[in-house]
Amino acid sequence: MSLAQSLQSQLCSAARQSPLLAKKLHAQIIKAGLNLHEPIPNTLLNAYGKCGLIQDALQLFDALPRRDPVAWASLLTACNLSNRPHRALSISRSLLSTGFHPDHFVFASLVKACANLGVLHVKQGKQVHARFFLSPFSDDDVVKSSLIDMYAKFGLPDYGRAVFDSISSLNSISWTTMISGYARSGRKFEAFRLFRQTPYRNLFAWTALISGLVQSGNGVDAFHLFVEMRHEGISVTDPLVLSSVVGACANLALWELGKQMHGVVITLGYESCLFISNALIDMYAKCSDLVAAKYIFCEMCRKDVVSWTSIIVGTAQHGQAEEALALYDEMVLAGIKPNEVTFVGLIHACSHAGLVSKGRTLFRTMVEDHGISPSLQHYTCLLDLFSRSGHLDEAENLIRTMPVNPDEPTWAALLSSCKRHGNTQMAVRIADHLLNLKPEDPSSYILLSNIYAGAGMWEDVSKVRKLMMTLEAKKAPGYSCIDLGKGSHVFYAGETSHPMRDEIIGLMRELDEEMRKRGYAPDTSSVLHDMDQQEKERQLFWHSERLAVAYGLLKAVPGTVIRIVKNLRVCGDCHTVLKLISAITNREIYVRDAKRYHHFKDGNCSCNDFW
DNA sequence: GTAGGGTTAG
Repeated sequence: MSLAQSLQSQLCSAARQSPLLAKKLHAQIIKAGLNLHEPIPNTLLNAYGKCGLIQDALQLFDALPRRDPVAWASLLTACNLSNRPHRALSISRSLLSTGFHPDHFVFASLVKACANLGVLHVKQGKQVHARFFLSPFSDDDVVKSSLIDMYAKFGLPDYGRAVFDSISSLNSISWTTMISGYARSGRKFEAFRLFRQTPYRNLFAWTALISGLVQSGNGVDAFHLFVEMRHEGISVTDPLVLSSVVGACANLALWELGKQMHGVVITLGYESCLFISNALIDMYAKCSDLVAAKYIFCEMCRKDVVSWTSIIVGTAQHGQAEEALALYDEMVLAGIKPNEVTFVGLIHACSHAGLVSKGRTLFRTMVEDHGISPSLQHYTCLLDLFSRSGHLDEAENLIRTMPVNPDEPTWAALLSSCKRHGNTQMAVRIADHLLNLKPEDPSSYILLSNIYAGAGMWEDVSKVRKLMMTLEAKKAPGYSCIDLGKGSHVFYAGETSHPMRDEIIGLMRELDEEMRKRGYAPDTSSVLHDMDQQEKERQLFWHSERLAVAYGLLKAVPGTVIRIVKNLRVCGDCHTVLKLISAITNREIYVRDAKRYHHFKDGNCSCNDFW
């Protein structure tokens, strides 16, 4: 074998190994004067791309005397691998401006870049699709599979289906992509139908279906399928499906089931797999079992940014802001680079604990030291931090000048802070803005109505009420789910048909009496109907989380934690009530609502009454 | 040199 051939083959394996090895080989290639010897430059470019050295890849590309389709494709792949889809697209613009005609390899990479850019770039995606359609490569099935995936990521599975139907010979990959596309988009019946039709019912197809269902919030269906998959004797030769099932337990906050899945993970021998451990940390944290989450975290021999972020976010969500920040310092010391998700968790922790200057510093660190461009979520966290702590002017300045468009929840959060800090003037200003956005969340209307009422603006109150009436019909019913291990039990607001109805009501009356002795007065400001005070109090009395807690107190093993998941947010009055109940009954109560975690203990809540 | 299934966000 010649030196060139030897270096070439070493490069191919270097691609899968270390950046260091790739650089060493590059040096040897230059020394041997082979840096322009075909196909070495392209192979080197490919190797740099595969091991994440995007800068080196770009430099190398710029120095190439001749740029063939292989070089372009390799460069685009490098951009995709290092998560720089914008870069890929800007490269493609310069590529097209030179009059270069992309081949099927280049198209596949471009489609992937558009997919990674997400739904805001549908237009670019469709343009690439059109160009591909008109090209001599328009029959290529690989590009078609990536198009199906791209449209799924845009939430447009029907466009993907049209591409799928145009494929002449469907293979395992095209089937899997389409099944996953439907499942991720929440189109479960189409996903099921296709899954029953595919000749490739392999682990990939099962994983695509199950994880797609988890991602679209159909965790229960996903779980049933996982059981079916095990019954069919599909061998779990790699653990990707397990992380999805563990994720389903996390989303549903099913602690008992989560523990069982942890058992399955151990049985199948994947407990030391990095991303499975990450999924387990998240699951235990979301099921409010921070002790177990921390145990898994500590036992891991290798931790990546997801492991650290999961434990930081989990800790912060349970009200332990200082500890979350301490974990971040440890993470930095351990040499792990935080990502955009880490900072959402951190700034949120600061907001929770009122650490304004710390949060501001972190935001600056994120942008200046880590080169992360802030997303709406980051601005929302920062805004939350300012407004909760009473820095209302700074908050208003931020919401009006931030470079991303604030959405309804962002304006609503600012508005509720104005209310809490008693700044009526600003509240009305913000309320007018929110009203113009035509809010969809019923709680926004309650907030607006309260603000206008507080300012004596009765015309606006009635305007809001009218809008609210039309919305009322569309409102999702509130329910709470209690996990007793032997299965979970769902309570709907106002439910009166439960077999244990009398016992539940009896206990609730008893608790109500004791609460009133301790000074409890119902806060009916979250009830939206026009009705008298007594009727409003009756409405509150039947909120689903109270029914679930009462049932839990009656049925759960004495002394154990009561775990409840609610689909909507806990109202202010229920929050007060749950704090009182935790003190009266001396029980810990976890409630995960649509937005936050509440750990009630001894009359207090881990959210510090910020929610 | 191109395509499919996985974990972290309020």
